[in-house]
Amino acid sequence: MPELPEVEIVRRGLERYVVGRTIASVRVLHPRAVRRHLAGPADFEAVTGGLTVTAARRRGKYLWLPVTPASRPGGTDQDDAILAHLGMSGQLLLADPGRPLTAHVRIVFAFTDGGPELRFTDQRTFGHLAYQPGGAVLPPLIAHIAPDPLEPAFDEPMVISRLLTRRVAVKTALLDQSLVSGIGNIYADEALWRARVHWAQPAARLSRSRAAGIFGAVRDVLRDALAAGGTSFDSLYVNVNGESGYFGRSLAAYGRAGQPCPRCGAPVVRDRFSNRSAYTCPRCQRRPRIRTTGADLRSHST
DNA sequence: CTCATGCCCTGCTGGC
DNA sequence: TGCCAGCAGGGCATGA
Repeated sequence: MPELPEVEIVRRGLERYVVGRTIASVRVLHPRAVRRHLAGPADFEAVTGGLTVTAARRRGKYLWLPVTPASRPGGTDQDDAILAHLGMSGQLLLADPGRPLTAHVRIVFAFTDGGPELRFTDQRTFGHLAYQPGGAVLPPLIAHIAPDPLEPAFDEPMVISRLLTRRVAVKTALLDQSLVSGIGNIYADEALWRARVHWAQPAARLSRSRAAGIFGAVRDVLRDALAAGGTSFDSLYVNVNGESGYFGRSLAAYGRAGQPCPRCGAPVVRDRFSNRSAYTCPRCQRRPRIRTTGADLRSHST
C-alpha cells in the first residue's frame, strides 16, 4: 500500500522527529521484521543501540536512517544505516514510552532523551528493517533499486530507452523497481489513466513521446498525492503521528470498478493483472489490439 | 538479461 | 452464527 508519496511522508516525519536523537535501546518483538538482517534479531538490537540518527533518506519505497556513533556527531558518507521497507502494512509510529504497545508492534526504538519511541508496526509482516554497514549513502541491499522519478538521479531518456525494449505490458514495466522505483499498483493505474494508456499496452510498442507522456503523468500524480499527504484506504497507511492522507478521494481509476470515469463518465473496468488488479477507463484507455505474452495474454475482464 | 511464477502474511469480506 | 475461499499486494528466489 505505501508507495512513493506515502513513504516520503513517513520520511519527512522521521526527519522532523527522529533525526538528531540517540538510540538508547532496541527491542525486536518479531524476528520476521528483521529477516533480511542475516545476523539475527539479537545482533540487530546490539548494533543499533547507542547510535545517533543523522538523516532520513529515501529511494522509491525504501527509506533509511544513516547513523553514527554518539561520540562522533555529524555523520559521514561512510556511516552505517538502518534500512526500512514498509511492505504492505508497515508503519513507523511515534509513541510515548509509557503508552501500552498496540497490536502488531514488531520493533521498538527507545531514545536517550526519554522522548517518544519509534515503533515499527506491521500487520502483515511484509515489511522489514535491516542494519546496513556503510549504507549511509546507498544501503547495499537496495543497490539494484533504480532511482525514482522525483530524485535528481532519475534519467528519463535512459529509462524510456530501457522501457521501449521491454515486451511486457507497460504496467508491468512501471512496477519493476529495477527500471524505475516508487511506483506501485495505485499510482501505476492513476498515471496510466492520466496518460490515457491502457495497462496491457506492450511497452516496446509505445512511441517515445507516448512514453514521455506516461512519465510526465507519473511525476504529476506522485506530486499531487504527496501534496495531499498520500493515499489512505483505512488505518493501515498513516504518517509517524498516525494521521491519514486524503489523496484517496482524488483517485480516478484505482479501486473504482463500476464507477464513472471522472473524464468521460464511462464505468471504470477492473481487469485481472498477474494475480492483482488493473483499473482502466474503457473509453479513455483503449485496449491494444495486440496483447503481450504470458500472464497478460491470459488476463481477462471480470 | 528478460520474463513468469510462487511464496511470504494477516485481516476483512462475501457466499453458503 | 460459523466456516472457508478470495482478496489485498511488494519484493525476492527460482527456473526457463
